[in-house]
Amino acid sequence: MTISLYNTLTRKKEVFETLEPGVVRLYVCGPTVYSNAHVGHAMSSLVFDIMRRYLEYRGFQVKHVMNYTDVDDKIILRSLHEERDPHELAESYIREYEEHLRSLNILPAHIYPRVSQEMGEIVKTIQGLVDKGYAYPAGGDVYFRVQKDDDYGRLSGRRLDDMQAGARIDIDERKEHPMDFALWKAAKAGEPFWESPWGNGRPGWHIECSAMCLHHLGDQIDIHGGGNDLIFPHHENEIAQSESLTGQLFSRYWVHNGMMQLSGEKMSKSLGNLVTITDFLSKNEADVLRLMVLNSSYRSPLTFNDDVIEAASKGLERLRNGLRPAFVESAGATTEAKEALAKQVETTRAAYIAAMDDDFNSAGALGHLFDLVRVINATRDAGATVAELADAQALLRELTGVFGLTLDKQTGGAEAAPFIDLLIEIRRELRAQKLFALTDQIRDRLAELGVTLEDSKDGTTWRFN
RNA sequence: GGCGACGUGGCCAAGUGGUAAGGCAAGGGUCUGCAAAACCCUGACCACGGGUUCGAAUCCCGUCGUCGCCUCCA
Repeated sequence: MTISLYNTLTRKKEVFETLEPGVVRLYVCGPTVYSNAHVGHAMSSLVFDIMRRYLEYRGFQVKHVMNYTDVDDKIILRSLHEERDPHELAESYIREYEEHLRSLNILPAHIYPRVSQEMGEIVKTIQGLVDKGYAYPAGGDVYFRVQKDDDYGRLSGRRLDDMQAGARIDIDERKEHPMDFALWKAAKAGEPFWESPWGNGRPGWHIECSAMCLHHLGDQIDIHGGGNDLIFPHHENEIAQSESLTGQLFSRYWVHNGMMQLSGEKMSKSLGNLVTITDFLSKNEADVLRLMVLNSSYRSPLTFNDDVIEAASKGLERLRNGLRPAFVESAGATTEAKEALAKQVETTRAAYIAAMDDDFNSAGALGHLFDLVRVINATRDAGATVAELADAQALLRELTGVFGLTLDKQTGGAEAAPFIDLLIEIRRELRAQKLFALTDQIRDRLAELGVTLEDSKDGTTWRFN
């Protein structure tokens, strides 16, 4: 069984083979930290978190690097506007994003490089490109020479000639070609700067990722990821820079997530149509967003609206219901019911893996988990005991865990369970005597304590709420 | 204008040659002291028009529409 994934570079699904057996070098472009992150950023982090978790589930060791761009025009602009130190401003948004990553249950990357802390590497990278003739200094700036790069444009499918026709490119006398892009920008008065062989200044937008990726993961990596709005120019330029420098293929697979759509268009800082992560999490639990992401293809635009949030929220409850214990009174299910469940366990695992192996088809895999839930519930209704549901529920826990969902909201259930069962037992006697005031009191008081009881013809079940 | 993606039941969304997963919503039923949940049943001429094929949602061409990139962007 092999994993396949869609490679933007070739525009088709390819069999996934790593440079080093069993090891995945993964670099994901993180946010530019100049304002509050929104759920679109969260989507991207979730997409790659799900991929990483699955690759690890399939036995790979994943070396995960995500950068923060903390030196940038917008940060400088904003710091001037707010009269704050740019480093301090960036730092505060980085801390906020780190907090979001924890809230969203995203596995920490192994390294979070920042532009401000990698200046030596960045300057070294630029110098290397200048030495090889792929870049040229011009009045304190340094530009990449696109005409020297034979296959410039191959990621985004553009030709230099086409792009010139677009006429949206600034004419800059200092550039040899209009598409040449800045590797180093000379500092203007009042701007933060770093020293370099070309004078004081700061890096251009794209060179940081090349430098940091080469530094932390080596000349060649397996997966380079980010939002599909980064394909051009950011990733195109990263390829140009990195491959011109090393003479080797930079990343084997380029993986891009689709954009979060709010009222029919891309959610983005510049458009102003956004829902911040803080906003979202104040009204919904983190798994709701994760389930929204899981329920569609990572490459497609993700519809964000109240209906979708509601559906994800309900779907999450449904998954949780699958983990409810058997009815306390149950004596055991029929052989047929138990066999049906065992068979479902078998097919679910296989189907889940087959779906996820196919370019991380999480929506398909999720569908199989819902199938499993339905059969678990039916088997519980049929009188299965806790032990008889155990395997199926363990699988449900395992596979939702691979998705990064946290269905068991409260721990400590193990200690409380016998006492709750005892209360249910007593309450059953009270119900038989039709002492409903007392039975309702028990149910209400338990609800206040965080335990929901639910009666059915087959008995009473409970869950933490 | 250039490059690319997409258009599947009320909503979201899998499926990319053999006759349509799943979730939410809706209706009916079972169960039921109440509440809640669960289970069963009900629904798609796969944007439109051509073509290829024994057979297409799935491949090809065209039309319409939506979205992304081409400027900062996850």
